[in-house]
Amino acid sequence: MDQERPVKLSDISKALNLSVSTVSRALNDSHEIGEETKRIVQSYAARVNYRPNLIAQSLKEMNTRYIAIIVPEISNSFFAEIVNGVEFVANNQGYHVVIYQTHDSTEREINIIRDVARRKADGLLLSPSTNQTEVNEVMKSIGAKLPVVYFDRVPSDNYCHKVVCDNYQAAFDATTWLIKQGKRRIAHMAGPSGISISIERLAGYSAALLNAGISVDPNLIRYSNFLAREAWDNLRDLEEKYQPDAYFASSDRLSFYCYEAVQKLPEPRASEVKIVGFTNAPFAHLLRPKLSAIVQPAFDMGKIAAEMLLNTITKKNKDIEYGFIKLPAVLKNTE
Amino acid sequence: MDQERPVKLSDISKALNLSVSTVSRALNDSHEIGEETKRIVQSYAARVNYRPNLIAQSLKEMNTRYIAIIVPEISNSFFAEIVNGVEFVANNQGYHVVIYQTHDSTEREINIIRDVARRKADGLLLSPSTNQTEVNEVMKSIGAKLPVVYFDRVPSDNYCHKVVCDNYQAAFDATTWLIKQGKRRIAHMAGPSGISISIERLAGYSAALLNAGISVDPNLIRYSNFLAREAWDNLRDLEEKYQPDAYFASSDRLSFYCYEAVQKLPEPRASEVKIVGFTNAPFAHLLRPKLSAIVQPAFDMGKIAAEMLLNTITKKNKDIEYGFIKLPAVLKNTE
DNA sequence: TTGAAAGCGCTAACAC
DNA sequence: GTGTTAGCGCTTTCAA
Repeated sequence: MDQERPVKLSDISKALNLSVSTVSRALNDSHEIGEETKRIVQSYAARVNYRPNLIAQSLKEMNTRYIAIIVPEISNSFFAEIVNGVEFVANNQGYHVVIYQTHDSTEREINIIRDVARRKADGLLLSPSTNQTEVNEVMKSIGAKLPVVYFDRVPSDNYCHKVVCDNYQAAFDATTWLIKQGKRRIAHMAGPSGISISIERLAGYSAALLNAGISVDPNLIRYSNFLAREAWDNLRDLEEKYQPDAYFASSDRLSFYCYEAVQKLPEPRASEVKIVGFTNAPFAHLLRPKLSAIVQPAFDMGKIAAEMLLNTITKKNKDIEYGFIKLPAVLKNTE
Repeated sequence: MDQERPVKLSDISKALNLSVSTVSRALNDSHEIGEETKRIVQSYAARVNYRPNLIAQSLKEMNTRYIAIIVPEISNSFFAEIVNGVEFVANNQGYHVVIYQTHDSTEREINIIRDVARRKADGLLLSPSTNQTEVNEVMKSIGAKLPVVYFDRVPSDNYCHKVVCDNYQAAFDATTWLIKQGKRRIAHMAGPSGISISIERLAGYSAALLNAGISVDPNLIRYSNFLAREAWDNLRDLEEKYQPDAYFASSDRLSFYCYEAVQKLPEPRASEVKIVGFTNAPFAHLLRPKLSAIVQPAFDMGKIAAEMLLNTITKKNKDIEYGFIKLPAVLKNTE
């Protein structure tokens, strides 16, 4: 049952009494090879199951024909859809996509970025879970030119490619909708402070409140990093001290934590408190009472990000024009 | 802003007036290099941001230090958890994990397997969405020895490594539980016929019915492949003609389709029909009425699969002992 | 303790 | 139309 050593060009060349280069060219369908020779070589190669060694090819050609995408968590539907969009575009252009996840660990993220660079991926799609300045350091230190497109969580400077959704507008709309439902004490469960999406979503939330003549109460704004405990502590504290009449949650996870916390409250609060949150979970609409959802155009974001990346990979030397694409999100399940 | 050409060993060797081999050895902390030389080389390398080219290294060493995992869909929590288990083990042993998804397309699956082989991944974890005989053909045709461990959906023969959960028992328990709830006309929404998990789950379901003196009605058993339409057609037909009083769903997706279909029925049926299904979705327990869940020990399955794979990678030439691990699943949300 | 050189599998410039 | 050869960046035997 042992599988034999993979056959390589020189095996074929020996067997057929041809030079390695002839075999290589024949297999690559080069025009400088006679039809007859091509036929012989190709059929022999097929017969012995020749498979080019992509490692060797990559070393020679200085490219690998794959791009990497690093996301915090693949099980998050938002990121899963992004990946699907990326694959859709990349595969069409003959690139493979390899997926890495950081689990929101800076250490893992840095490790992975380094690895991607050392393995000579042709490009990288990145949604940094990490402190932005740190990512910058890493990107500088990888000692190689690695085209990057950021998505979702993006750096603030303009010297990079970015794809995001309109977080400000989405947050504004969501909060405004809650206000129209008669809510006044709207809590905001925010993600980690300091990253782009948190800042923009908070801004949209605040603007909506002010716009409606409601003052922004800092007590109702809670930042949670990636640990469930923080979120739960925040939720418990809010309920004990402030009893918000609505929640605006800034991420998939926070949306569900909120929902679960509220469902555990005694009636009638459990069914009165309204929740709207960012989520792309495909089955969020099955929940009763409803979880209103801000749905991001994740698949399209992935497609666009991949297009930007492949563009910069292809026309390498051209002068770089940094792109910044912002797509609208939509509010759903508002009955 | 252009990043310079990556620095390589020969750059360092020139700058330091040492041979390439000395530099290589110094960086690899070889014992045959003087402490002083090591210090000089290492500090210089750090200063110029030297990063070894893993492509070259892989070509030379004939291994890549990464394993690939191919799953149908990363957004499926079951597979996401498996991946997490795999990463946990692999990273601890210095291996990277790259994730591919097939979207249940045979064509994509074959493409990816071929690519993994050509890129010389050190091993592969595979849950074939594909017809098993076809996978066998592909695995034979890749023309390279590629250690493989199957999980979840596995081949029937015994000449391979496999990790599964006890699908028969889980299906038996779930169906028995429904019977204990007083249900008699229990429909089974099965996955594609012919693959291991479908067969075992159907067997468990049938055994539970017979065990309770209920005959197995083929009209209540419906196979769906991966298209939503099939599932919906099956559900509509079942409701129109047979009005089951319970559903046993064989996959994550089918569980949620069932749930949604039942929720759309007029009361009191909507709240009387009970559903139990395979799902690892973390928020399934938030649904009301309940979706009872058969939860697989996905993280552990991933860990075990990775351990088996890394074992066979490491002790290469040793005689192969094929492993077959079966873990229990648990029934949850049964109030 | 260090250096020279071969070779991993492939491609392509340069001969013929 | 086909062969020779150099070289991608690295590790490692062998020699000094």
